[in-house]
Amino acid sequence: MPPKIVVITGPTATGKTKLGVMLCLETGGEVVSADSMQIYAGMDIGTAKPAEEEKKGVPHHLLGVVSPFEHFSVSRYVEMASECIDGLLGRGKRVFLVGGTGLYIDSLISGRFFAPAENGESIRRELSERYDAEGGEAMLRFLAEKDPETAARLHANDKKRIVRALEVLQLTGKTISQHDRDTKTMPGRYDALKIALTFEDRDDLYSRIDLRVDEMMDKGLEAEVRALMEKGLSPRHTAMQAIGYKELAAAIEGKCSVKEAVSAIKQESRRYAKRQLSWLRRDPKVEWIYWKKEPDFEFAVQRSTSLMEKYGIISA
RNA sequence: AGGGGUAUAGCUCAGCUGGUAGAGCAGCGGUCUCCAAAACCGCGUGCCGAGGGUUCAAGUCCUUCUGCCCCUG
Repeated sequence: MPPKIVVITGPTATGKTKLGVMLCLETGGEVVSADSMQIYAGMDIGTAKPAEEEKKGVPHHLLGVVSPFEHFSVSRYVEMASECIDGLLGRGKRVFLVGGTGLYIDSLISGRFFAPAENGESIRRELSERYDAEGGEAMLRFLAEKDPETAARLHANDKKRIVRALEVLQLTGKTISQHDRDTKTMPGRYDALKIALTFEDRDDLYSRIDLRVDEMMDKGLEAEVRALMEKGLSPRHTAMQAIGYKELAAAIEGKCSVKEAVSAIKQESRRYAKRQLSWLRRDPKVEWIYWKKEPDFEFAVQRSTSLMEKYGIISA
């Protein structure tokens, strides 16, 4: 049986960080982050990375450990996180995986591995250029000759996945659908109790998001973005995909006003939250905690600990 | 107060000479195994301001009222 861990997830701005810390204090444990943007160093305000005083002395792992100039991806996350978690478990620590990046969480606990990717990325760039030149329909037809299964479930506009499928084919000689089948049967890496936070009413979630974006601006998000840009961070870096950063970068470059950027950040955050919900909803194993108007952390701690008892993570 | 204009989806607006309405944005739903805070796909959500009239048929024409805008005083 794989080791047990607790996952605290949910859409952005629902209080994952706070609940994680409270549970660590209550039941003993350490936090491992599952956030694709908090992993970068120097991106603190916009990613809502917990400050020291929020951590309340609880050790947090995988926060700000990667340079935003580095090329980072899911597979590296899984590598780093599994090593980190196994180390903690080996020392008898309870692990709370806290974060909102669904793909990172699921990839980590599933135990599956990724088909190889090429480091230099010349194959991918070549395929991408070919896609642009020949068009999606042609590329999809080309993929269908080799891997009809994957081609059938992809849309011609889905450049990213078509390119990836062809990349895997070229690199390994095997189809990505075959790889999926081979890895899907692998045993899970962890036995996870997934707890997801959200608001009962979507509007409450959205006003929470709006409020938090305003708070980020008050804390100096613009200066943070400016500093990163001065160091050379640009849209070609993955870290610059972060909501809050790309919009303010546009404002700093004079492409729009700061006010326009702020409302774009709010809107993008709301859409992001929606996608996070859509990711989580399809997972029947998720235990949901619904906030009414305001988060009720006392209740959430109670509910979480009783779930942990039920799952045999702590004894009653 | 008088004259003119306008009122259609959450917002901005289309809807020619009458045939129960459609775009963009917003919104909603979904997909997802290496850029995932990414990328991709799908869906009009409407007492056409209210009442009355003409007509087989009214968003469209007439009329009254109401709201908003502009001009004159």
